[in-house]
Amino acid sequence: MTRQRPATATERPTPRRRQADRSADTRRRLLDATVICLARHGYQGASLAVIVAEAGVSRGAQVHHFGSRQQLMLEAAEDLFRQLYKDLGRVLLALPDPAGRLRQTVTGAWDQLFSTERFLVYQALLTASHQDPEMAAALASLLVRVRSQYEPAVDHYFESAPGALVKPRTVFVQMACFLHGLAAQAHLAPDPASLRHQLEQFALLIGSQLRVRRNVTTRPPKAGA
Amino acid sequence: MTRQRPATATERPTPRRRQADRSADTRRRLLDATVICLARHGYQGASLAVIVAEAGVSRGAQVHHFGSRQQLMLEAAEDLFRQLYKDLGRVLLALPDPAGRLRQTVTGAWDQLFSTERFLVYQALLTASHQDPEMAAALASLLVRVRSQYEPAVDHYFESAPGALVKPRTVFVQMACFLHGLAAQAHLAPDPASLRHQLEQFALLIGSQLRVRRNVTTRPPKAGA
DNA sequence: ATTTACATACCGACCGGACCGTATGTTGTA
DNA sequence: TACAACATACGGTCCGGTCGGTATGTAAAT
Repeated sequence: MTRQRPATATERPTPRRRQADRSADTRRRLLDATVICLARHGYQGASLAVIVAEAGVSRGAQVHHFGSRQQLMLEAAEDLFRQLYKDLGRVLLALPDPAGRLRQTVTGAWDQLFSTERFLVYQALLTASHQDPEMAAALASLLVRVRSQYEPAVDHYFESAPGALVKPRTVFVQMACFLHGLAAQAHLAPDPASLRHQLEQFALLIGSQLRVRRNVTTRPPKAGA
Repeated sequence: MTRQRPATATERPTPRRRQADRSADTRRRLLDATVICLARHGYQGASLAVIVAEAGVSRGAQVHHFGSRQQLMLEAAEDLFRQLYKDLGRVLLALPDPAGRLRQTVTGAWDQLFSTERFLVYQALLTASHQDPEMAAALASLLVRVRSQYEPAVDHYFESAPGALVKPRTVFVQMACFLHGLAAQAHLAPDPASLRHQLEQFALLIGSQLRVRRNVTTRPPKAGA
């Protein structure tokens, strides 16, 4: 439909970018900057002024692409979860050796997800959602999508231990809650080593309820996005 | 406005009660209002204007007693934990029948602590502490005091199950993290029944690691305040 | 291929409001 | 009177939304 416009160096010192490219680039800058500023300054601290400064664009660009601050935040949340899908997929697809798979799943989830900057952002949005029903609804729907992604993988990799009282899926929900609680207060603990210890102890705890499926070396089924 | 003061018959030669009472009352109103507003509007939303309105006092009273907003928040945090001591004590001293003691400890901690308004306040202060080192230090020191209160009670009531891999104290830290994580996202879950289910499942999970001490009917040792 | 008309992308100044801290005035207690 | 407790007014700052204006890209008409 739209014809390519190759510009020679003599004709165009700066190759003319198509509008769609400019637009996408600016949107990306703003979304990335928003996530960065949320992690750095929290929800209220991430004012439009500091966001556009971080993004290197003007206020006008922001209002053009996102209208209101809330809109920007909502789309940043969506973008955050999009990145989170990828990280979560990495953890689930890591496929470590069956012996320490459980322990490595716990520590992997911690290292790749809960100890990251992204969790700080999620936490900031989560607390903001207490005063913002729209944000709450957005996060809730994003959460169920995440859940539907990792639950098949859980069934794929793990099964109940003999005599177990809790189903693997439930155990993983408990793990998520545990990691969340741990991460939420991690910055208050002066001792990073005790965190590691807690992780390993928790792996032992849930190890009583589930075990790694023996002969699974294939990747888990991919949930539709 | 409702300030009736029946003069006691014992009028001391140093009856400076009146003045001190007024002062203490105003302080209390402000601290209570601060906690209420933190729960209702979050950290940023709890502006001095709405706090003094809730307390029914003037801006001047606030500045007289607490000076800055940060000071008020710090003292409110301390006051919050003082109330939390009492609630925590109630949970620990509930002394339910040994059969379901574990389950009731979990659900009790949820009902009395993590599902309450007070947890919301704690969460608000916790996120604020990311941008406020002074608040972080205050919360950290308050947390170790809480920890030192409940840990003796844990040793008093519970012991390791045979073949357990995780110590009771560690299990309780894990429980706190789990409950924290559960509470943090509770407002996004549309289903309150599944929360109850999660609690009971978690009680089963940690039940594999610890058991109730048989013949304990005395109260736990009281940690020094 | 120009020209023309329109749409998109972007800019920055301005405004009303909210906020906190301070400074000053007033009331009640000792 | 002297001082603590409390009330009110002011000032400077920051924030988010609005808005007029400009530049650039795109597509239709000529």
